[in-house]
Amino acid sequence: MDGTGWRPVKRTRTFEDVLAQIERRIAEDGLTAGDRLPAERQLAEQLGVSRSSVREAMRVLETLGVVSSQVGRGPDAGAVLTSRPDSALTDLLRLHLGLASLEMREVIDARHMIEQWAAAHAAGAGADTSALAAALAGMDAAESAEEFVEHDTAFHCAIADASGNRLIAAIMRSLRDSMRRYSVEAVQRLGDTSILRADHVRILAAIEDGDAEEATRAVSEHLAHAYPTLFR
Amino acid sequence: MDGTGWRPVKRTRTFEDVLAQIERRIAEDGLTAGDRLPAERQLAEQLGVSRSSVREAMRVLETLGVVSSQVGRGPDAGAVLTSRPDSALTDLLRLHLGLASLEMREVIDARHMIEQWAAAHAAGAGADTSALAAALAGMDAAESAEEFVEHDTAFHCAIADASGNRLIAAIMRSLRDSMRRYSVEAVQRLGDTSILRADHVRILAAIEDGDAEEATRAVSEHLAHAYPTLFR
DNA sequence: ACCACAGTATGGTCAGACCATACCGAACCA
DNA sequence: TGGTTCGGTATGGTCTGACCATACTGTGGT
Repeated sequence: MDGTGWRPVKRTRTFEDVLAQIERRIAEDGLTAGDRLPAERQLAEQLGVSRSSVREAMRVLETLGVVSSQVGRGPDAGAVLTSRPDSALTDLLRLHLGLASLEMREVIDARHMIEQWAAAHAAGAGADTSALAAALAGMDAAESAEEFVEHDTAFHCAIADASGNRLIAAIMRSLRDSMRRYSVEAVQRLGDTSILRADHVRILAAIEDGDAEEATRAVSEHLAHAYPTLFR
Repeated sequence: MDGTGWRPVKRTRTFEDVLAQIERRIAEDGLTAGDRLPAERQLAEQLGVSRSSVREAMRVLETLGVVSSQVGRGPDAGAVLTSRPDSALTDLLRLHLGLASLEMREVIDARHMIEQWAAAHAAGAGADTSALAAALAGMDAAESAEEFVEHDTAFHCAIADASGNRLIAAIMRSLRDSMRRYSVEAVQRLGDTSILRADHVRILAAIEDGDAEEATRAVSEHLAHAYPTLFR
């Protein structure tokens, strides 16, 4: 004890204050996607900080998919509140995969979990399956592994969308995006995609029939086909 | 068409270039958590940009839980690579909940999905359950809803940890953190926590027995008890 | 062997400038 | 009246250079 009054260890950087203020305003004023934040210079003056600090806060909000900055003038310029958690999650996963703080196996397990959940709930929700059918057609027409994976991703993301849960759909999209390269290699290794095509048809049918259990089974077997080396 | 050769729509901001360069170096040099990045001024000179741009890139990396900045001097000062996706995910969820671009229902559904998966895999993995038992004891000793929720969170996060998947554990932790207030209110509304305590004992027993199916069932019923208004 | 103190590298912050962009509006022409 | 052109201006993007607080490093004295 030094008895000098002393202050607790935590120092707050200016941009963190700015972040907190902006978050408070969002909550208090009930701002939502589409609304505009004050200009950087204006915000700096209001909060009594430099523009640099405001900019760093903006960069954080942008990274989290909460605002989107546009230069120029007019109603669409400046920092506009958005709702894009997808790219933030994708960046996060990609970087942590690069850092080796996550392994591909963990990503694929997470994907397995989500796909089963989403397929079951999409089946239960009696969702619109036109996007699924379109993705199927895209896969049939694909002439390269890249193209196939692109439509395959669309297919599986459409299932997540159909589940009605935007958070889970966002996670799904990010998982797929971050493992894009890996998926392409897996398809190339596989060579023949006819088994995957048949799986997709079976999944789609189960969802259209509203058969959640069959959808879960179909997804599980599909993933085992797509990544045979990862399953016993 | 202007026929002038034309420039592609995308302008790249300087800090995005810096980000890409840093990410490339991480990949090429095989950097992992604990390694240090060059100092801001040095990086700025190396890349031929201003320190502001480097700082904005750092802010992004920090937001994504990839680096951690320390002032001062010595081996621990500067930007050190870390591996903390948790806080990034938590911030992301909290802000998007505040923006009303996500609803609590979606968060709880996601939690439901993860908890079932984690319990089943923890049971299958024959994991160490000492952390679970400690959290149980903490709940028994809790004298307020806040305290109860704190140990309850620890219990459920320990299950996710025991599943062995760091990504899913990180998501779990973030989900719990972002719905902390909501959980406290739910416990207060509930009043009596004896049912929840019994559920926890049942979950723990199932995991120790290695009975994945029973663990899944137990978790599912537990969540129905904890949030009765959200389940039919 | 220990300690006090100056040196120094680090991130944190600020002020002020300039640029590119894109809208706004007035002046100008048809 | 109607359209067009062009300067004004608010916006984010970038840079420079300065100063501060922090925390280690090394030196020199005891």
